[in-house]
Amino acid sequence: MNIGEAAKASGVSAKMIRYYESIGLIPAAGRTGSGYRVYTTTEVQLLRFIRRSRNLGFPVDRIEELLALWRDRGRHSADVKRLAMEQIDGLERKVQEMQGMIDTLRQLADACCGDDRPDCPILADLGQGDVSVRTEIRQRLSSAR
Amino acid sequence: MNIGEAAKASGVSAKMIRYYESIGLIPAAGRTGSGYRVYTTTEVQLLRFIRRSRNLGFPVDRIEELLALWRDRGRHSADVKRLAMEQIDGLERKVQEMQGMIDTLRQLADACCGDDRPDCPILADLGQGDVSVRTEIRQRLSSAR
DNA sequence: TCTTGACCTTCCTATCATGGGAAGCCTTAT
DNA sequence: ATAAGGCTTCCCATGATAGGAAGGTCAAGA
Repeated sequence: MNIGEAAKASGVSAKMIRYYESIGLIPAAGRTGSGYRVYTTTEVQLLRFIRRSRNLGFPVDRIEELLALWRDRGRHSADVKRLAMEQIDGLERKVQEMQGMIDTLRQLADACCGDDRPDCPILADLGQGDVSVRTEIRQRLSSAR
Repeated sequence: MNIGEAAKASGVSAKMIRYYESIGLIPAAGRTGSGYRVYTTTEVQLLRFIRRSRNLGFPVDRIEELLALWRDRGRHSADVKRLAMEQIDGLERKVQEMQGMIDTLRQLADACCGDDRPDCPILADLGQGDVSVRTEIRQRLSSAR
């Protein structure tokens, strides 16, 4: 199997396969006499493992750890689970951060009538003093009550 | 005000101020005779606007549009609102994507007992065939019912 | 056998926003 | 005068991915 076929079979682009090889995530593939990379089904399976891990948001250095555990028959499933839980935590932190942005933006957008007049609480908010956007909104909301 | 003071006053690092200048997001600052950048309170306000927009996740090219509207006294607030709504949409798409990862990971982690034995449904799932992780889980769940 | 098109190779570039660091100049306080 | 600390520019790195150029290779059809 050459790199294009391995790419199709694994769902990892040829570019990325070469990249993973260059950073040592996967071992260097065999070569034909003319220099083409050659892949076996075992290596395609490895690539699929990587693709799936990437789909779950694992960064490459975590995938390295996952692979080490995958290959280790004496692994403790606790170690795998820990990696998964850490990944969940990291994703949740990012989600919360973005959710905060969304909440703020929604409040600002709700306050903006969105017509052809120039008055806009969104710009007013972005353009003003020291207070952070979110604190500012909290203050405005509580003083409105 | 030199760049360090402007950085403290705006919450934007000196590095980033120079960067924003280099990409044309902000006009080139004035200079002292010896070449130091000089900032006025107006420019610090501009930097604050940028910092706040960044805190809401706007990419630099969107901030350029926001700034153009900020400066335009004849703007339509609808245009500002549209930018905000697009930003909300983009953030929500990312949140949903990550939420999908979290859901999958949680199901896998729940199925892993996390002890010192090597058997691990997480690795089993990552290491297996063609089916996508999420489809796979859906199938496993429905066949378990 | 020759040609052609599709594939492979390496190497360079870019993304996006940010930080680190080096070498050298400037300013300010002692 | 000297030392510390801030400023300048320039280069490099991040993380994962894609684009592209220049050149070699393979396979199918004329």
